[in-house]
Amino acid sequence: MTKKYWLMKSEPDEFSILDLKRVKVEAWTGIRNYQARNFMRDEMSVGDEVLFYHSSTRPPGVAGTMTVASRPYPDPLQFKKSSKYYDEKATKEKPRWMMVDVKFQSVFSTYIPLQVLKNEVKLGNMAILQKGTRLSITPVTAAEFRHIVKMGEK
DNA sequence: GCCAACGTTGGC
DNA sequence: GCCAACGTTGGC
Repeated sequence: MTKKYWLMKSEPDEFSILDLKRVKVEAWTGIRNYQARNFMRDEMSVGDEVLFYHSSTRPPGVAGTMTVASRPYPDPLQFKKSSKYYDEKATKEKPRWMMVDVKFQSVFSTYIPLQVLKNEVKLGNMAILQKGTRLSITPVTAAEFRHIVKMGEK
């Protein structure tokens, strides 16, 4: 299977690229959107490369990279009553929410704000740059991935 | 199966 | 804090 490329959002107050650097591997819990779930469940493979995007912060932007580190498995928080991600309709036999683990790869030496991405003609087709796209997990092309990494490593 | 009401995301 | 855009829920 050929490698795919992704962008995944996280609010850095909740979990940032530096948190991932510290823990090395993290379960990407709490995704409660079917499209985003389907990407993790159906399309991700171990070794896929991922842009780590900081959302709801000033400024929002891409902070580094990580890789997919596990096959999909049920998000444990859907079964945990005390969690805000608890889902009473999910059962162990029929889990509703699937997720993957991610592994730290790099912190960009240059943080790439959303506004800078918007100015890059080459990145014009990226999902997160389209008006109204709120998806927290989106595919990116290999060319887009490489372009952003090159900007981030400057 | 439609769609109004409501909830959430996330940039600004 | 505002609000546009979008997703989900539930009555009918």
